[in-house]
Amino acid sequence: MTETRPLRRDARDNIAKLQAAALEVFLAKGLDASLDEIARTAGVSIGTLYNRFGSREGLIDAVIPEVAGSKLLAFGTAVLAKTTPRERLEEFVTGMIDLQGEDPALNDAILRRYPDAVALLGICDRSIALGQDLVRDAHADGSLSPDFTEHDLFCMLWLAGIANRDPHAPANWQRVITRALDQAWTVGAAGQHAQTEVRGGSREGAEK
Amino acid sequence: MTETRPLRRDARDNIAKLQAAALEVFLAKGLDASLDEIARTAGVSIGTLYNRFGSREGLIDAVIPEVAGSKLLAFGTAVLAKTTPRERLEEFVTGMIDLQGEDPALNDAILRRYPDAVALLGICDRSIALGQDLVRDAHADGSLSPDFTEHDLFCMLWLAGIANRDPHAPANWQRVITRALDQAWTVGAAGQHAQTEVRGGSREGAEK
DNA sequence: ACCTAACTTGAGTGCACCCTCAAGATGGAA
DNA sequence: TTCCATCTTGAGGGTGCACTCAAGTTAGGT
Repeated sequence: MTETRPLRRDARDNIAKLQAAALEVFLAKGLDASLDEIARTAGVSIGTLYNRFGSREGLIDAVIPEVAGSKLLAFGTAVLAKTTPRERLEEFVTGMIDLQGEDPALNDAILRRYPDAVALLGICDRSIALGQDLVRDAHADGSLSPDFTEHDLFCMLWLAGIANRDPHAPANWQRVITRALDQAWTVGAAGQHAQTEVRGGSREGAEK
Repeated sequence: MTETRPLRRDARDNIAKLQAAALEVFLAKGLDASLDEIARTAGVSIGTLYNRFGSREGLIDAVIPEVAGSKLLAFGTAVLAKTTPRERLEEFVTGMIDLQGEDPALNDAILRRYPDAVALLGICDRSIALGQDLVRDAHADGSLSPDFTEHDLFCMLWLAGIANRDPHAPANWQRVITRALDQAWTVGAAGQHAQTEVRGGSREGAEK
């Protein structure tokens, strides 16, 4: 506990400006956006950014966990509102893929690109843990084949993550990933649910 | 047709040294390897590399199409040796994923990262076209669901490509992709073939 | 042995990013 | 109003890549 005297007004203002700018730029371009650009957007020098946040990770942790956390919390309750384990898991997968597609910052968080942003990491872990609970529920329930593992779920989200990061992604790559889940249900005629529900951003393609 | 006088001996030697070095480095690190490193490996200055090949794409096209072409040709005949459309397509998918995993240069080629390397592009296109023929055959045959499209196959290879490029890939992400094919066969109890056959390089994981 | 067109060289330019720190500006207590 | 601890600034140093071009070297014809 070090004695922390209050910040000067200009310092607090600059922190606020930097946080606003960081939020805007990170959400638009992902967590590896240029810090110079963030400082410029905030109307503050790059030196001030480092004075206040120390590093990129510091800035990330000061800004992203809150928005990502509330998004993921709302998402979690929506998922749990579904009635069957299968519906919940399907909703989780398609929903996460959509969220990652809409939000490059969340996407980078799930890819663990900045492992020193510990606050953010914790939040992502909680969300992934929720998904893995759903896998276990679906196993217990008998609806999900045991050879679809919790790790497989992680791989699906990771694949979606790296796919989102490529500006030349072909259209509708999401189908490949969601099909992998469709394949794993024990009942026949695997769900059209997941396949058709991907609402996300699909970029135009480098397709032929 | 410009009158092309023979090259001087030192020039020809340097071309050979550069090609050998480029092959080595490209195969090890992918087509975006540092050109300085290639020149250094060849024992030649970076200026000479540019004198002789003009650009990265020029060097790629002078070196990769031959090896990639013969690999893919052999692969193609191996695939066609399988008896059923289903076996052929499964072999194609798992085999391509393996090849891409072993060979970063081929992987980059399939991702079309250097669209100006026209010779290489042509070769990759032929291979992808083979896969798409196999999809059509499996459709005609009735064994593959019509909602698995040729484009879906392209997406599978593309996903494998970007996954291969990430040094922090989790273990066994390949299963997610091959499962997407398993899902699409019209007969029940979808193939253990594809799932268990991925022989490739699976890196250790960022898994927990 | 000489000569020159062909060739090689590598320091240099440019770019984009990260991060630092000496010098200057300013909030706010006294 | 004074004054200094706090804060901001932005040029500058470092990295790592692509690409160029004036100056120097050499193959190989005569």
